[in-house]
Amino acid sequence: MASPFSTPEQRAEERSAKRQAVLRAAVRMFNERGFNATLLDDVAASLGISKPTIYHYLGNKEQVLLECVALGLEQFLAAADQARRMSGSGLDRLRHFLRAYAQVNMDDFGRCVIRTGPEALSPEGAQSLRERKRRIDAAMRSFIEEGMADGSIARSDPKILAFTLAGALNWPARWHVAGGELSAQAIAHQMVDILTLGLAPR
Amino acid sequence: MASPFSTPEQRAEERSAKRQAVLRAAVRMFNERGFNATLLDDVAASLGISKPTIYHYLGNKEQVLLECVALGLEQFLAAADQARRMSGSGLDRLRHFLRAYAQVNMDDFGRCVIRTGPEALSPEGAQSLRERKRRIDAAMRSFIEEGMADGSIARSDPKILAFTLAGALNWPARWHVAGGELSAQAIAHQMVDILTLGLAPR
DNA sequence: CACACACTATACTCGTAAGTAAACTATTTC
DNA sequence: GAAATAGTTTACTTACGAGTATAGTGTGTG
Repeated sequence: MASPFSTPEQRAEERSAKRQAVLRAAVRMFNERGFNATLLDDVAASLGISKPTIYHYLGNKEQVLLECVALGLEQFLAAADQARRMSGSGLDRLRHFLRAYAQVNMDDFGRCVIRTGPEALSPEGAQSLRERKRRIDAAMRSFIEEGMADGSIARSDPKILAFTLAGALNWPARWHVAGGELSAQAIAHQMVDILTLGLAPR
Repeated sequence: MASPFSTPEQRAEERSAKRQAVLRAAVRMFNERGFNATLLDDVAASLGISKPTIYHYLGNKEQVLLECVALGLEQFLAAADQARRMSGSGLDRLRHFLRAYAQVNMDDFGRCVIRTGPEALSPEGAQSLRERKRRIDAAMRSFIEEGMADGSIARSDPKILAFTLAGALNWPARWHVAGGELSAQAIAHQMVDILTLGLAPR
């Protein structure tokens, strides 16, 4: 039945798939070498195409990065939404969120969010990134404050607490390599246990 | 008594002071804008001198960075040595080390150590940096293992624990700005309390 | 069949920033 | 006071890599 002629839908899909492939290849290289050290020529070469083809799908190098970051941010926000819909104490929901947060940090696009500082971006890009990162931070803080209110979390400065937790869970974005001994899930669980239970023997 | 003619010692000292000043100015700019985005021309301008003067004191841009990193690394290693000489349980010594570690991360040179990834460096530079960072990680782990042995720290994977603690305390290198509301010391204390005591109300 | 349009490549432009050559000044040494 | 030395500048070279002009190829559309 398959005709050699493709329908408009098929063509649109194919185009989108190619675009995605460019982003995947780019984000891997950004994570490995850093944004500045990554040549769009190399990204193209890794896909067996040439640089102008990338420009056919994306406006410029910064936009490539911005799209990657956007995909990662979506995952973080999805994690927050999911935790928000959970039942349980503030601490329960926080723990759930933290585990998901940690795992996103070990995904190609998620880690790109953490590794992308404002230095690499234009002022406008940096601005929009900062705003969207704030939303994630705000979500984290809302779980913390909820837990302090319902008594499941000890009172302390919520801002410092949020930075401490985020910092610990962001770090795998810098050292974790896919296919290591431990799965991302296992690492996430252990880290969250350490953070919520402390170091004292129990 | 002061003669307008300087002794060889004075001149050597002056030269060293100028070198230091270059490193200070450079590290500040590296931390603010990132290594790649920092122009040696701008570093020079911030000191009221010109780029070739920097080259008179330092070999090239990478060496400027490497010297800054070396100064930061010394501080981390000094923190480890000091904690090693302390008495008390493994947990006591770990807490002491963590507080010092956190504070170094809010110092100009210390934060440069954390912010400098291998991407920015030549293969040789990256190699030597990795090795020296390992020594700090090893020190952290030795305190952890000591604490697990003497029963002051709950048993878990020391590697994951070390990464979790380091990650949390490294994070201020990315967000802390000198002269904020809280002092570096206050932040360090609060973070270490959170990490060692956990989130449960007490 | 002709024309438009999507996609891709080759071969270029051009700005930028690291690093250098050459010269100039002041100070110390013989 | 001549010669060496340290410190500094202005003005240059050069490499690299982002982005583009142009053209070619194939696939649907009047």
